[in-house]
Amino acid sequence: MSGNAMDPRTLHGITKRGVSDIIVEEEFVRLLGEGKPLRLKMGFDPSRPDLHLGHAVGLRKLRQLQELGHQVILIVGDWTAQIGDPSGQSATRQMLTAEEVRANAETYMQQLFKLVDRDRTQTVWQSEWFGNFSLANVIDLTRRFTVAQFLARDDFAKRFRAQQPIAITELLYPLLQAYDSVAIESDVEFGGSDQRFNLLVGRDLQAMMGQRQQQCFIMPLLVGTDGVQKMSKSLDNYIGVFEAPNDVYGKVMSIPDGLIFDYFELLTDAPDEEIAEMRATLESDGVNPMELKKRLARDLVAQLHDPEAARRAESRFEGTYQRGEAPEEAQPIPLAAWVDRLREERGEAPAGSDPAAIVLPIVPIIVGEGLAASASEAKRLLQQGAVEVDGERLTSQTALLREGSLVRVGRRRFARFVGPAGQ
RNA sequence: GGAGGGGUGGGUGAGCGGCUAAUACCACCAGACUGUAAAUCUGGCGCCCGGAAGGGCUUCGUAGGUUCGAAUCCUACCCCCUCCA
Repeated sequence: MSGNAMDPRTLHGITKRGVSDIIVEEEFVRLLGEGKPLRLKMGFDPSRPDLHLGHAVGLRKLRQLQELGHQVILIVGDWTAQIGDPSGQSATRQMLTAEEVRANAETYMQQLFKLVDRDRTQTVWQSEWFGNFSLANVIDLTRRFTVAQFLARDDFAKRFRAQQPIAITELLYPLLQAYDSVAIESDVEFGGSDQRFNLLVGRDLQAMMGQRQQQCFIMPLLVGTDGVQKMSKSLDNYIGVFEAPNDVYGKVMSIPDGLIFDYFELLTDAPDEEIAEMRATLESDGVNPMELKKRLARDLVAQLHDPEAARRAESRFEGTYQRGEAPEEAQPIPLAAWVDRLREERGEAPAGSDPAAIVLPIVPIIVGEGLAASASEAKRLLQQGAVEVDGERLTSQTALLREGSLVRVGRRRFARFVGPAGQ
């Protein structure tokens, strides 16, 4: 019996929108229909505590299911973190101390609960089962799969073909992840399309160990702000869940147009019909894509923060970037402290006719305040006309500064001098 | 255990005694154009001193050596890959 049939619209939203594949979909739908709380498995790599929108795709799915009464089991991967997910190209990882893991877990959860429901989330640690694992257990695990099976996995195959090293421990990674499914008796495991193999191993292993097989819920990978590669922290094309409203807003505005609808589909609740409508309007040149991005940016900031923050971020964006006004918030630079410091270090005693203003070398200040990585870079930027003071492009290495002077380096770094010149 | 190939700047990858801070491509940064989009064009892309011209220092797996001079030659060591066993 199909139980209390789900609202078809809700069901459609769960199984169709932003989904790459569900293995096995009919099974999954049937389980949902049974109305019993399902155990939704999600892993967390404690060496990477920061979440970005790429993670949000899956987390939003979990949230939807939580709203239907299902339970998220969050696994802190304190063992797999030591191996490092071979999905990346990175080599062997550094071991983390228990302290670091705990600290990272805290950061992680702080970000996590922006997107999933804390009350329907249970946290367990891999060490709860792997802590007592013996060599016999490991052998038992490894014996169940073959090298050929693992080499079938795309990234292993690629590396093997390219004659790149694959550590034997890396082969262990999918096994441990799979065993997690057994340990927690997972009903459904979620992952991006690069996780397909790992999810399927879990499914297989459960069957081998006499459990009901988990369903694998596979989602498309979110493309990062560069418009090419999947969003990831190491590629620096990410929008972090932890980022300030202005940063989230700005980063969303900088994504390539081609990504707009992917983002709407994967990251917002905007109804399918509305998305289709936006698409149509855009194709008929009825709207500047920028306007759609603004809506997207507002939506995302509101999700990660709140609607008020979204409004503020938008007006800041419009002011600073679209109308070229000075941003109201900018990194403060203590003017008097720099005057003293420069005088001490190089005996500069610049004088001016205006007692409130002072001429100072700008390069050490830019570097010292972290607006450029080195003096060489600062000079380069200066030469390229990338440094402005109070709206004037700086052509020399000295600048006339006063309290309230605004320095802009490149397109997005702003700082403002505070305090008196302290003559 | 044996044989061979290889380790160069964020990535790919040239160079194989001086013309090499090191070709090219990608990524990245800045400027122009814009919608903080894309594409395009221009410039840049080790560090330090200098307003500049220019100068200095440190880089080509690690440590030594040969040479007026080494990423390039020699020695030892470390690491990776392939094939054979």
